[in-house]
Formats: sequence, C-alpha cells, structure tokens
Amino acid sequence: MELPKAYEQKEAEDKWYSFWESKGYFKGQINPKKKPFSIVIPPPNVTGGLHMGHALNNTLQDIAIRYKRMDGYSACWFPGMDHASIAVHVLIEKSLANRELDDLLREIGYPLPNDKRPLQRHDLGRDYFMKLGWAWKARYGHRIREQLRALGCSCDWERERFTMDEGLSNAVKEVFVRLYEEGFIYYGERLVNWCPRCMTTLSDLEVEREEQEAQIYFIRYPLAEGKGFITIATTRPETMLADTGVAVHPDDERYQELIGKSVILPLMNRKIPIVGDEAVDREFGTGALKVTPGHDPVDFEIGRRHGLKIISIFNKDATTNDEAGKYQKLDRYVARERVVEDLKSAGLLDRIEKHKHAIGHCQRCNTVVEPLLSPQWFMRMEELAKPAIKVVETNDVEFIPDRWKKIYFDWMLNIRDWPISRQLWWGHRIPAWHCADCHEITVARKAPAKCAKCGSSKLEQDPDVLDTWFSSALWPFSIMGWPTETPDLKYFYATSLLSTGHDIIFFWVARMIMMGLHFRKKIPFQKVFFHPIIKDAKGQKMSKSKGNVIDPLEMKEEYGMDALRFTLAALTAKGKEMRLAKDEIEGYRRFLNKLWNASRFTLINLAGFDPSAAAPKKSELTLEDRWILSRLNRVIAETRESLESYDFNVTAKGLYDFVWHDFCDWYLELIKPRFYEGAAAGAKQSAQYVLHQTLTDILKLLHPFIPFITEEIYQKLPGKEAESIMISEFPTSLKSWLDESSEKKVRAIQSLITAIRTIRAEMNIPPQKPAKVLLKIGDKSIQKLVKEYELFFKELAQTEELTVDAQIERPKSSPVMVLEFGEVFLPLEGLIDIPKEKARLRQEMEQARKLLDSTLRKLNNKEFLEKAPAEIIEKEKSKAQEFKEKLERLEQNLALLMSSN
RNA sequence: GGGCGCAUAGCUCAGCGGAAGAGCGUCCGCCUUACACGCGGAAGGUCACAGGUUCAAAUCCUGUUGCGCCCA
Repeated sequence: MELPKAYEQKEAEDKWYSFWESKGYFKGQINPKKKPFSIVIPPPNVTGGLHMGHALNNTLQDIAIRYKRMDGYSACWFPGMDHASIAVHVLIEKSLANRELDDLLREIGYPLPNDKRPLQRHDLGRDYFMKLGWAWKARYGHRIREQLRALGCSCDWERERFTMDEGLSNAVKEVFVRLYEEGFIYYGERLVNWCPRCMTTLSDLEVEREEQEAQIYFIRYPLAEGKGFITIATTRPETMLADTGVAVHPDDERYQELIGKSVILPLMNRKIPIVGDEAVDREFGTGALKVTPGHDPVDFEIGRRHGLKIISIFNKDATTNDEAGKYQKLDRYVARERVVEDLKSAGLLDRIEKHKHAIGHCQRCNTVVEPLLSPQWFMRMEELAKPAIKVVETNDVEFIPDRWKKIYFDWMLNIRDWPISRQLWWGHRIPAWHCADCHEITVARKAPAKCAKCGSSKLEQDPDVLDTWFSSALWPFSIMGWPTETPDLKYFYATSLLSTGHDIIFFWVARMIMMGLHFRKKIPFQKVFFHPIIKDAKGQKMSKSKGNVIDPLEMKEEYGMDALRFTLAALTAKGKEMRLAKDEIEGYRRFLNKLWNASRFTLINLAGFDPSAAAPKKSELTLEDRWILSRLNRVIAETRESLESYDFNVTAKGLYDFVWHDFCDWYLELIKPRFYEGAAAGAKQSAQYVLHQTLTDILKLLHPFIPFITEEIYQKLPGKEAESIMISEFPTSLKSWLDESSEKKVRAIQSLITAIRTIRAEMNIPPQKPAKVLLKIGDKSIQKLVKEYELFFKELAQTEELTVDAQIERPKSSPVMVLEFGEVFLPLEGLIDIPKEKARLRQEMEQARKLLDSTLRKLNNKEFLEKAPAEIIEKEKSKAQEFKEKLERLEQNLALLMSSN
C-alpha cells in the first residue's frame, strides 16, 4: 500500500478522531488487572474559546495519557469545564450592556425591550440571569469541547463534568455544610477587598498589584492640646474623612510625648487620639500614620488593637456616603480633589511628593479595589494547610519542577483565612438561610422550613454565591461522584498527574490538596507538572489587546494540529516561560513532512514484504541494520526515560534527531542499493524487515505527540498488530539489540564519507561527478571496513576508485581532510587554491592543538592522575593519542603543501 | 522591602561537574526517481562580570551588574 504524495492533514485529523472515539478507545475502563493512570483536566473556564496556553497544557496531558494507555495502563482522562463565576458573570454583564446576547435572551424567552438600551443584570432578575448563564455555558461549552477534540485530546467524554452540574453542586453543598459544622467556615464582618465595578468581594489572590506613579500627601493635623501639628503622610487623602486615630511607633523619639494625646481631624473637626503601635514604619513618610480602620487593612488591625472607632465613608460603588459630611455623593477621586483643595486653603497641606506604589486592581475588570468593611463568609485555612504542607514535603505529592515547592510552602505557611462569598449571581449559591426574626443563620443541605433557633419560617437564603475556586478545589473527587463512594473513586483516585500552569498554584493546586486530604484523607494527585507560560516571540504575554495572540485553531488550519502539538512539546523545557512563533511551528511541520516522505519511501519498498514471515536471524542482518536497531533501542529507552520525567523537549528532540538524522539521512540512504534491481533477495528481505520494524516503532514512539499523522501512516503498514496505533503496544528497549561495535563502525564510515563530501564541496567538485579517493588509514580493522563497504562510499560520496592503505603518498595538488584515524586525499586534475587550503589546515591545526593541550594539561597533572576516576583518565589518554596523531598528520600535510608549490 | 528565576552562536533556546549543542537565520554547491516542506557542505561562541571550591567549572558556591516573575 502506498502513501499519497502529500499528507492531507485536515482530512486525516477528523477521520481518525471520529474513528478512535467510535471504537471507544478514550473510555476509561475499571480493570483490576491493570494499573490505573488518571488525569483530571484543569477545567477550562466557559468564558470563551481556548487559547494557546490551553493548547499547550492539553497537548501535554494527551501525550502523557496516550503514552500510558499504550504502555498497558488503564488510562482515563476526565474532561470538563468550570463555570468561572466572576469571569463569566462579568462577561455576561458586559455583553448584556452591549446587547450582544439578544439571541440567547430570545432563546430563554426573556421579553426583550424594543429599544437598544444597555441591559443590566437587574433588568433580568436572578432567575433569567441564571437561565442566561446556562445558555451561555451551552454555547461556549460546546465550543471548548470541539476545540479539545480538534487538539486530538483523548478524553473520556462520557465522564465529562461541569462544576455546576447537579452532582458537583451537591458536593459543594456537602463540603460547605461539613466545613461549617466543623467550624472551618464562619460568617463575619471583616475588611475585605471590594471591586466597586463587579460589586463583589475578592480574595487577596484575585487582586493584582500594579506599580503606579502616584502622589503622597503630607497633611498637618493640629494637636488638640496646645499649639502645633503632627504631620502625617498618605497616598489616599480622601480617606482622612474616616480617620479615627493617628499612630506613631512607640519607640520613635520624635513623637514620644504625643502618644496618648489627641489631634483635631481637619475638615471634620473630630478629636481623635494619637496611639503608639509597632506596625508603624518609622522610615515611611513622617513616621506618623493616619489611622483609617474602615478603609485600610493595616489600619484596621491597629484600630482593633487600640479600640478605635470604625467609620466607612464609601458606598459599594466607591462613592462617598453621608459619613463623609459635605463631601458625600462624590466619586472617590473627586472626593480626593476636594479634600486636597480644602486642606490647601486651610493651610494644612504641607506638601505633595511623587510616590511610586503598588495599587490593587480587580483581576477581572482592572478597577482599583477598595478595602471595604462587609459581612462575608470565610474559611479558616491554617489547620487545613498543615497536612497539605506535609504531603509536599514528603514528596507524596511531587512537584515538577520542584522549585515550585518553595513558592507553595511560603504561601501555605503564611496562609490567611479565605473569603469565600461573592456578591454575584452566577455560581453556587451559599446553602445558608438568614432568619428575619432572630437573625440566626441556618446552614443546611436542603432549604430548611424554619429557623433552627427560633422556629420562624421567615427565612431567606443568603444571596451570595461561592468563589469559583471553592468548587474547583473539589474537582478531583467531585468529578468522580463524591460524596458517593463510586467505583471510579475507588479505582482512579488519587489521580496520577495534574498538569497546570504555575500561575494557579495557590488558587487551585494548594486548595485541591487541602480539600482532597480533608475529605478523602488522600492526596488528589501524585504528581503536579507545572508547564511554562507561553509568550510571543518577543517574550510578551499573548493578549488580544496587544494583538499578538497565536490562535491554536488557526495554526491547525495553517500547519495541522500535529505540527502545533509537536512544536509545543518541543518547546516545553523546565523553564518558567516559552516563546512561540509561527516559524517554530513551520519548522516542525517540515519534520512531519520528512516523516511522511520517509514513510512513503518505506511503503514503496515494502512491496512484496511478508510481515508474517520469520524474522531474519541476527547474523543475516547487515552492519547498517544492526546499527539502526541499536540506535532505535537506545532511543526507545531515552524516550521512556524523558517521558517519565516530563522532559517533553528532550523526548521531542531525541525523536526528531533519530528520525531525521539517523533514519532518513543515513539508514535509508545506506539501504537503497539493497532495493536496486539485481540486488540479492536476502539483502532486500532483511532490509524490509528492519525498515518495517524501525518505522513501526518510530510511529509508536511519536504517536503520543503527533497522533493523527502516525495513525494515518500506521494504518497503511502491512501486518499491523492492532487496529489502531492508539491501542498498540508502546515499544520496549531490548538490551540485546544494543550493539556498540556496529555503532562504532558506522560512525567511522560516516566520518569518512563526510570528509570526502567536505572536500568535494570546498573544491567545488560537482556532486554528480565521480571522484578518485585515497584513504591513508593505519588501522587494519578500518581498512577492512572501508573495503567491505565500498558501495556506501560510491553511493553516498560518489567515489569511483577508492584506495585504502597505510602508506599513501599525498598526490600533488590534492586537498586533504585529516581525521583522528587517517587522512583523506582527493587528487585533483586542476589546481587547488593553495592559500585557502593552507588557511584551512592551519585552522584545523589550531583546533587540534587546543584540544591536545587541554588533555595534556590534565595528564601532566599528578593530582588528576591520582584523583580522577580511572575511566576518565583512560578517556583522556586515548583522546591525547588521537589529537596527537591528527596534529602530526596536519603538520605533515601543511609542510608538504608549503614545499610542493 | 522579602523571595524566586534568567544571562550560552545574529535570533530563540537546550545542556547544569569530565572534548561547547540544536532549530531558525547567514554563506557556498545541488531539481541525486521518499521529500526543494528537500539534499550536501561551511562560517559563527574568553558560555554576563569578579572571586572561590575542585584533579577538572558553561555546569557547584559567593558577590556584582542587567533583565523578568511572585509575594508584601
């Protein structure tokens, strides 16, 4: 069966994905006779489509799962998606305002207004908003599913889950109730990060700090007793309206006697105390700090320690409220201007300086976050973190690369309570009910009929939803049916591998470990692989606004998905980031083209091959056969090793080099004569056998990386063992095929042929013109080798007469290549370029001398001889010998060149 | 302010104790019947800088400089 001239990727990709799926290969089977290998997908957000980061992560997971599946494990990849509470909520709100969701609104039967005014979620109400969310999920969930399929991901689609599915929602409720009952979850009023745009609280992790050029204001606060001022420094002058104290460091000599006294708060004329607190940084500003417990977390703590009042001057949209007196009903930045103006006219503004500092922004909408006092649900983390730290310390959960462990420990050791409630609609509603009569809270799995305390039936469910990461933290077991102890949980939990980006190590990885340990008493996964973050060619983050995104589906169109997959794998080294450019993908597509053509060559020459016939005996194999099989078995071992250690780049490069440079450049070229007419039948048959064997293994080794093209070729191979390469056996390296001697011989032949080619190229001898070649070689075994394989030289270096001898006089005007074990002469009829030739020889001599010097330096060193391992000394000795001989030959040749012309 | 990472060929990056590597780009020559998405050949590097450890350092340690990232 022959292959067409070109690989039609588009057709092949669709065809084989459907084939695999229809055969049920993706389905995870609970099989007690096999070891399980399971992966849960980091569920993509149903916000839109998948970007290159997803393509990377899912490619890596697919490589891992396909490898293990072929290697005899019962493999299962659990796919699914995340409802992404705030992200989707924000997107829907934006799209509503732009009236981009009218089609979905029509779908859910919402009475659309006739005009085009912007819609808000409150126009829809909670029920319609939720319906809209589900319609959104259906649309984008479908898109994501199709993208994963386009990537070739061998997910078990029957096990697909969504974080808001009924089962997973039950798991969320169950966890919430249990943690509440165990005292880990509590309700309380705290100062939280508040996004005035999203109108919700945020955890510290959801606040992104951005260094900004701002101003620092020095303000004089008049002392209440006697004359004078204390000058404070602040970056947020408007919050002074809510000041309830001034703090200085208790040991600060400048302010010693002011502690315990008071100041009159300007503009508000409020008397507030001066307190001493160690949290004050004496070096910052004037060393005196205005204390605003209602609007700053540090101040909140200081206030708590000194019993200061808490005043809130902001509404939830960050406008000022009536606590701000005459400054009420202003935007926070307008309030700032007014306050500064008035301070200036009152002569209380000392000065304004430029000041760089980090300002917190909402991760989702980039609005400046406002610390706000509000009642929220929190989760105590410290106790949950302890066992989760331990399992990483002991490597029960292994971090790859392990440098991420430190980052993890640092965060876990300083972990703080987690605000888990969000003032959003899209998400898991908190299973808590507030009593209108006694204000008691009832937390329950199902809506209670009456208040647990007073029996009132005036109950209202808490309006808030849970932080998305609350449900994501349960993903590895909620996806398998927890709290029911399902067969999946018994067999596939703990999962084998989690592959993810290091950017969500706290958000997700840490929390999954804590929840897994708490609720399953078992780690959620054995290994965590942190892949690099994809950047563009210049090292910039890919983003729509920068216009530098490379879209995976476009790359599939342009180069084929296999090319993209192989590129991503080849770039996945254990660094923090990787740079992707279209050039890279193009380069690896060429590799696929090479593979395709090598396969074409193989199939053409396998005509008449009987795969069921007995394998040739080892003695019937030629040198090149034994060589390629030896190399193949080494590559198999290396492939397995690097796959096990998640060195994807190493695997990819190893296979690339083997296929292109060993198999195509040398093996295929060396065996061509065995397929010429008139060649011996036995030689052809054994070549066919080795070709078939090697190509089959190459395809299998490459399959996890480039599933489509390998299947396309595999299906055309005669005598395939399985109905699909996907379920064929992953090659195993056999030591009996390792053949050092053949490898050494072929290396010698290669270096001789390369030397001849180099001379030909440098002397501009047309490639097709046969040349006489003289080889001066002392080593008898190499002499013999050359004679035996003269045909190789004829085929690959276009030699006509090949003379090999220990004693050969260099013919006049012949250039020379000097090797470690001999010299190559090419007698030329015309004149050679003497100066050029001299320069070349000199350069080579310089190189050889450098090498010789460095080995001699070692060998002349007593300590080296005493302390270095014997094998290293041996190696150095033989190196010295080689370099010496080479240098002598070069010298002789140079001398000859000088004298003869 | 604390922590982490990175500096290797023109570009992008591997290598992380025992002869400086790849891809792309550059230069030269080839339409050799698997492949011009190709074949053959070549040029190009005081491995950021300064110390140290070692028989031996691009590789380990310390410091300096420059760039990233994370946390406060």
